[in-house]
Amino acid sequence: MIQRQKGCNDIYGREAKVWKYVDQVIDALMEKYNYNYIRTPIFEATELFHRGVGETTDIVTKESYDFEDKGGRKITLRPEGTAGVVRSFIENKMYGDPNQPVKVYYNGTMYRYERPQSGRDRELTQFGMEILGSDDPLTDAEIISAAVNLYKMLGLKEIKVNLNTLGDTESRNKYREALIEYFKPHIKDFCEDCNERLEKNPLRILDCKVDKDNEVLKKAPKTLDYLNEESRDRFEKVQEYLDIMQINYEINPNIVRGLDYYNHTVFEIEAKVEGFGSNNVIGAGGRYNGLVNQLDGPETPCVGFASGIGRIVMALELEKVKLPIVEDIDLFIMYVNEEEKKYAAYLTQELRLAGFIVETEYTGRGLKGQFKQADRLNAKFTCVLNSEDLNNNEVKIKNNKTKEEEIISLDVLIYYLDEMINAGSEDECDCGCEHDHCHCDEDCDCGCQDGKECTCGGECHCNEGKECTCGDDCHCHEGK
RNA sequence: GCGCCGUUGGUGAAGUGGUUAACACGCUAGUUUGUGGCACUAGUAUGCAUGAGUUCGAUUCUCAUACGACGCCCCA
Repeated sequence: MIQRQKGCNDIYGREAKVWKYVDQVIDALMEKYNYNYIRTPIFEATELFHRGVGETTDIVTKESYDFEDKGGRKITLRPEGTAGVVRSFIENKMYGDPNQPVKVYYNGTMYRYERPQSGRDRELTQFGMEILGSDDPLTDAEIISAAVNLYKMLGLKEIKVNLNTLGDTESRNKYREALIEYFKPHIKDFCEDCNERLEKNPLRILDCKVDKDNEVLKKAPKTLDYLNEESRDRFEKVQEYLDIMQINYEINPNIVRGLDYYNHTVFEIEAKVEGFGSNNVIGAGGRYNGLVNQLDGPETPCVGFASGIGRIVMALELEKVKLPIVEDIDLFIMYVNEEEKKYAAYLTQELRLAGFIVETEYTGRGLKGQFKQADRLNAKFTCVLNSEDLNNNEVKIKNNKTKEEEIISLDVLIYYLDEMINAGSEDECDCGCEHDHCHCDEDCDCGCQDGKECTCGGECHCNEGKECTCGDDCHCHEGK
């Protein structure tokens, strides 16, 4: 049997619906923030990543999917989204667009040649957003707020924003030297990895898991101490805007982004959920004012953010967030003989065109098996076609919830179903039982009043004055 | 790149160096129920990731490979 490639996943069934839902929420949110969707190629010239991300980093030297195509071109599967967006920004001269800054978002697969582990695959899907062409601290705050709002909208509650600044290039270099100076006398007491990190990337020592309790590390100089006045002012502005937007965050001086092009604002967003593996960062980003210029474009200040969809889905599952995913069908049409089957074919066609989710039998099951199938599909209504009824221009429709059966004239069938399904539906049962077909009488504890599934994520507290995180369909009383 | 553990049917899994690989769920058919959800009966892996080795004999032992899980490194 041919197996899938290491670190790649097939996403199907319910999980695929969750992914699709996440995508929809992203699109809806980005529309409100007025970001334009951008699609760039999955592979680019290897040089783009080498020059953009850094020649010596692990990312480029050992973790990328490099190959040569038949024309001898050096190609790399994109390991992240920003480089491609920046390349496109330059190549399409978006900096000349009168509509500045340029705000774009992407959502697609990325590739990195790594050993898979929890929350980390070789093929991953990332959503990301970028603002190119503004150095305003408000854009930093906007990116962070959009990220937080996305997670809230999806229904995630346990998230934490870690915020830091690296300052401008001058501040950053000064700080780097200070760190090396500071750690050098003590480095023998640190772990092997830290010894390697000292010259290569001293900032990462701050993030070391082995030495995190080392007193020397705790007293290490902070980035904030090495900021010049301009950088400090800038950082304060970002915080001020975040406060105004009522975005919660925590200053964490140990947040360091690995790549050279980052400066000023950097942040990571963690999912603080029980059961998450060691990779619990669901999104991260920062400012990269130097990158466009480094890739032969005009000096352009930018800020961006990226988030792994896989990790978001994992967080949604671990938090048991209730999602508005359609998992049941409106009507299952049953039949026994060929004549009825033909009518079933006709009726499914008609009703689907009328907007209903309709299924029928395809595997030759008997009536008993068809009823079972209807149950498995959570059919709201079932109907058994019967030649006699059809001759009378009628059909028997059974409400699978109330068990009531009615004989409906075919002329008014669509009207009847519309009435029953779209107006008269009830709240989903929320008793928590796992059975396909629950018979308990518990009421849904969702607070919304009109029968739609609340998207708040489990229990809707709209009536209690809590912050509403609902999407468009919620009719709770906060009026969002 | 490194480390640790794992891989048995549609699913969850038990299990053993030796003729029929437990049990449960699911599924299919039948009985019964005025057309299903209950109950009962029957069926449901020539097969234990792949390859090689040890052995009279391996799913069970050894090695290699692939894949999975978790962690390290690194993190876009």
